Amino acid sequence: MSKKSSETKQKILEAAKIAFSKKGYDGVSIDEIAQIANVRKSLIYYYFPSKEVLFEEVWVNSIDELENELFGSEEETENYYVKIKNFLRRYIDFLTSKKAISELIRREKTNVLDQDSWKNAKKRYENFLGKIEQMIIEGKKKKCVNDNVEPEVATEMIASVDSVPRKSLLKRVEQMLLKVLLKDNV
Amino acid sequence: MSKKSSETKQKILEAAKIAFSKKGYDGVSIDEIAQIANVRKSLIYYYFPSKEVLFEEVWVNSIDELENELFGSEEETENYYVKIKNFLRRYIDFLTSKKAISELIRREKTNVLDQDSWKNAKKRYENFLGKIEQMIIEGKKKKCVNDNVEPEVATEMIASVDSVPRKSLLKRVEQMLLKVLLKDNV
DNA sequence: GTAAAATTTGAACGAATGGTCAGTAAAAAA
DNA sequence: TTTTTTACTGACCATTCGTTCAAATTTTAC
Repeated sequence: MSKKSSETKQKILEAAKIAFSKKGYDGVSIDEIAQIANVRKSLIYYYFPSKEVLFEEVWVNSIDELENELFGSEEETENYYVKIKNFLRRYIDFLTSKKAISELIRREKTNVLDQDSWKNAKKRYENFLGKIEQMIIEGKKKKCVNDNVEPEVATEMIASVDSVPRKSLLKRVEQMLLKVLLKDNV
Repeated sequence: MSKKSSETKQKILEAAKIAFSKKGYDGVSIDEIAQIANVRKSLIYYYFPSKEVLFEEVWVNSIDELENELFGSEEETENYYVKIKNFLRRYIDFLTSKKAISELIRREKTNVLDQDSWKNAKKRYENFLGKIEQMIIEGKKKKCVNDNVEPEVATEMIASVDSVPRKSLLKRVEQMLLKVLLKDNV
C-alpha cells in the first residue's frame, strides 16, 4: 500500500470515527462520511467492503488506542496497588482528553456486545475487558484487591465510568472505585 | 377518541418504546414498530404524523412516568435530607425495575439534548432535569446540601446514574452521591 | 516513454425507508 | 335503517441508503 493510499484510508477512518461518535452507526450514512473526509462515496468502497467493516475497523482502532494508553507503558512495578491506581488515573485522563473515541465507545458498546454481526468489534472489546478483569484477578492473588470483589463485576464497574460527565465527578468516581476495590492499608 | 382507538394508539406507543429502547431511534423502522404492535404501517400514520413525533410522544410519556415515580407521591416532609435520600432510592428502584424506559433514556438522552428537531422531547427532559436542580437549590437553602455543590453539576451527576449497571454498583453510587451532596450530620 | 498497476470518479442499481392517499370496513349517530 | 363519523387497509411515491462497476486518472515499474 502506497503512501497516498494509506493517507486516504486514514482520512476516511478519521471521518468515520468522528461521524459515528457524534451520531452513532445507524445515524450516519456513507455519503456523510464521504463528505467529511472530502472523498467520493465510491472511494470508501475501494478501501472498505461495507459500512459494517468500516465501523469495525474504526472500533478496533479505537479500542487499540485506549488499551495502549491504559496498558501500553511497560510498567516496572509489580505492586498492584500502584498498578490499579495508575490504571484508573490513565483511564480518566483518556476519557477527558480523547473525547471522540470515548463518546464512540459510550454510544456503541451495548450494540457491539449485543449485535452478532460485529464479530471483530465484539471480540476486540471483550478482549479489552478481559485484560481489565485479569488485572483484578492478579490484584486479588497479590492480596491488594478485596476478597469480596468479583472480577467480572469489578470490570463492569470500571467500564461504566465512560458514561460519567465532567472531570470533577470522574475524580470522585475514581476515589469510590479505589475504595471499593483495594484493601485499605493506605 | 373511542376506547378501541386509544387502545390501538397505546399498543403502538408500547411497541415503539420497546423498539427504540433496544435499537435506538435510527436503528428502528416504522415497519418494525408496526410488526411488533401487530398493525399495518399506515395505521401508525393515522395516529402519528411522523416518526419523529412518535418518538417524542414515547419520550415524553417515559419522562412523565419517571418523574411521577420520583416526585409524584406528595411528600409530607420538608426535611431535605429525607427528601433527597428518598429521591435517590426511588430513582435507583426505577432504574432496576423499569428497564425499557431506563435503556431508552440512556440511549437517547444525548441526542434529545443535542438535536434541534426533537423540541418537545428536549423541553420535557430539560424540565425534568430542572426539577432535580430545583430540589438541590432548595436543599442548599435549607442547609442540607453542601455549600460547595453547584446545582447544575449535581443534576448532571444524578442524571448520569442511569448508565450504571447492576444494582450492587448502583447502591454504591447512591452512597457516594449522598456523601458528596449532603452535609454529614448523620 | 510506455506498459502495468493502483487510485479515483460518476453514474447507476435494487432494496429499504418515511410518508401519502383513496378507498374499505366498522362503529356511532340519526 | 340509513347516514355520518371513525378506524383501518393496501397500493403507491419519492428519497435515501448501501453497494457495484466500468471507465478515467494518476502513480509506479520497466
